[in-house]
Amino acid sequence: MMSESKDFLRTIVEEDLKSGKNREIITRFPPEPNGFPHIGHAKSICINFGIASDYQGHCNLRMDDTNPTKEDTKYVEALKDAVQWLGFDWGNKVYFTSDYFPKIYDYAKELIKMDKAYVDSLTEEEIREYRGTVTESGKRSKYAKRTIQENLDLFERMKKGEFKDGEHVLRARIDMSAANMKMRDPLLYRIRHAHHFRAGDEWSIYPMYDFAHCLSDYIEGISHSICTLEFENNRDIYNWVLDTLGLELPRPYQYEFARLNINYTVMSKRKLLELVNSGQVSGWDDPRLPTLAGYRRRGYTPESIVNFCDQIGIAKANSMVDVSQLEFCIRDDLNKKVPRVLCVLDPLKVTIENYEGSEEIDASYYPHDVPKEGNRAIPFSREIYIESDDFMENPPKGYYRLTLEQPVRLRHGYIITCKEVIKDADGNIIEIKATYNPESKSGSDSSGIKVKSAIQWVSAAAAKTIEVRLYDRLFKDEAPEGIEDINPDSLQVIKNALIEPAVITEKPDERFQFERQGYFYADPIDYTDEKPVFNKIVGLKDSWAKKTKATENAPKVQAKKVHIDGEVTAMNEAQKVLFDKYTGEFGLNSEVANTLARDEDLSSFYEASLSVLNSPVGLANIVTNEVARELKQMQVSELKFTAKQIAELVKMVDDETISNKIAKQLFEEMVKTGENPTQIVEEKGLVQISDPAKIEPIIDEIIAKNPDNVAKFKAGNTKLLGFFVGQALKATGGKANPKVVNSLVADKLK
RNA sequence: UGGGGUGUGGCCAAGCGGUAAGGCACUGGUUUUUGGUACCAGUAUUCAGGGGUUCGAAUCCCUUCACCCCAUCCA
Repeated sequence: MMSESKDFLRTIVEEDLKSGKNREIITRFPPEPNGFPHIGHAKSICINFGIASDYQGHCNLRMDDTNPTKEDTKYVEALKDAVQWLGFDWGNKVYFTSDYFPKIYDYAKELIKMDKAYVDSLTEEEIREYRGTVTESGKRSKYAKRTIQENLDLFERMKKGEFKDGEHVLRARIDMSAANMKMRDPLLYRIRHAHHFRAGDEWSIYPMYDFAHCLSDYIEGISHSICTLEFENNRDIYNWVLDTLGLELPRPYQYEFARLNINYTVMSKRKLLELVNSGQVSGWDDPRLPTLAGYRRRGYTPESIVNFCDQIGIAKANSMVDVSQLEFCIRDDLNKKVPRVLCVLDPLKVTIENYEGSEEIDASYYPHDVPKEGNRAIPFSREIYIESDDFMENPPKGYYRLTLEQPVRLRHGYIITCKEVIKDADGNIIEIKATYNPESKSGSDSSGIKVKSAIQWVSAAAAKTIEVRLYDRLFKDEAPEGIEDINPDSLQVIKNALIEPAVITEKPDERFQFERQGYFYADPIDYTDEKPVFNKIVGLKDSWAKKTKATENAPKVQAKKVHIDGEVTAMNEAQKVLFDKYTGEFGLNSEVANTLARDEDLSSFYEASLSVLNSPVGLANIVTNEVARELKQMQVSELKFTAKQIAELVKMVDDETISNKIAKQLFEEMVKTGENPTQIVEEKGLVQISDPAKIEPIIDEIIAKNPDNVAKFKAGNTKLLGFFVGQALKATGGKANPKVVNSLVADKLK
């Protein structure tokens, strides 16, 4: 299950289970079948199916198919496929919003009968105008005055198909001047004479998302309706519909999380579509795309994607995850699963002059640290190929591979030494003449030669030619806008790579690690026995490349963001008078005086308490800091405690009956119950302990129990003072006088 | 500009008044016949900025700033 810390959604779910709000957790994954699923969908799938399974509930796969002009059955297949591929189970059926059209229609009639919905006949442009803007309120359509009977009749005829598209719509009667634009009489139904891929031609009206979604959730008994952040404003409609209809509890509630963004790619359906349609990529399953079909074709495993989704967490902050996180996940998964084989991408011929004949070398498919069995024979002969990069005439410092002076081991084979470099007319190296040491064979090496590395190679005679497709990030920009940011080198095709024969003849797997290079996948579509094709899934980490390019990646000194301070709104005359009185007469600091003076509720509460107890500073502090918090959430009249009680509380602090810490606890209590603070103190015995003699033994005990922290403290970690004070306070139930504890602890640890 | 959200290292992200979790990335080191893996170590005197309350603030209060979403008969 999950690791130590829960995300906010699981926290909510657990609370709801605990409080009895829900007995069962039912979620849903509700895509619109109008595009191919991408890794952002995977995140949503993992959240919805993951939460359901964590709490022994279930998750419905539901197609949100309310717009007949955009949706298609091929997308529902792709969506089903994606969920299944990721390893989740949607039970025995796929749900469709279109199956609920009759019920949703009935609910609409309910609303009309309650006079909470009306048929509007404004044009599209008029509706837009009437809606107003974010700063100006809108105005209601004249058609909103129609009678219930008229509305019922019109709605019925809309359904029957008596009107043309756009002639009428059904709207909720909410509030045309709502600050939330979504609540300005949202549309519930529109006329659409279109063929629906499932419902056929039965309907000529279709419900809007805001109306259909909450009802579909309700119909299915969803407990937690989890969607992305852009629907936050729609939550009000969601609640309005369910509440107004007075539906039986439990009903679903909506929660939102931030959608996934990954750098160097795009995630919106629109931009993805643009890439496919413009031919920038080969199709929806192009391995460079963040579509699930793309990752799958590239060779990513579902496990790696699910793991990635788990790792990135769930929160509400818009963020952009680094691709390296995804790359880590696929490497991590494949590392423990796939066979290692030898492949040469850019071959350089090596003739081993002192070798005659041929032999087969037995080699394991897996390295010592991967607990899997399996091996194959690698043919070896006089003529072999190595990677061009693995030989250098003038190597830089730290180069471990073959050079004129430096021998190298052929992986699983012998150590060779370079004798001669053959070049063409242009000076390009075309062949190496080398010798091998017969005593150096891997596993039975008695040569005593030390080499710095082992390189991949293939026998010239036995190697198979394969096509290898190397993929790089699709965009050169971290946050690409569009096609203009495309990386022109995102695809490199190597037609004549050479691979050891067992990979082709034995087919031990579909995914391989080509040693020292990366993970590769036999392309599920283009691969044939005559012409094998492999896709590069991801490269191995390459600390050599990193070193050689260190200068490029190293310096990125970021300028600290300059912070601009805005202007504070000026106080009006009355506020100024108060402010002067507070700072002058009462001796409050300007910040507290400022807060009080600007808020009428606060200042009158303050003055009321002040008339009971003459402790201007103490009262001001608690009113500004504690009472203010409560007043953010409710009216003065709703407060359970009174100004007089606050005065009582402050009095006890003033005469040191209680500490500030206890005062806060008391305040919390008063907020909830409205009980008198003196009474609570009496009942619970919260009088502060200031006698050092009583506190000392407690501190001694804590010091004895935490020798590590004592040592750290004495070594200079003074932050730990808080730890000791905290422990002491905890031990006394908060009653110890923190000032006394503080000085005592400081003393003892000196 | 009205409303709704969000700001914690290079990138994600815990934390909700008492020692700034964890992962990725990065830097050293050990192991290694993959410059891989694994393992060990290092990396935030500080939580968007500024004030305030408190013995003690990333957490509470005030204030400023930045970014995202909302004016589709899309979802």
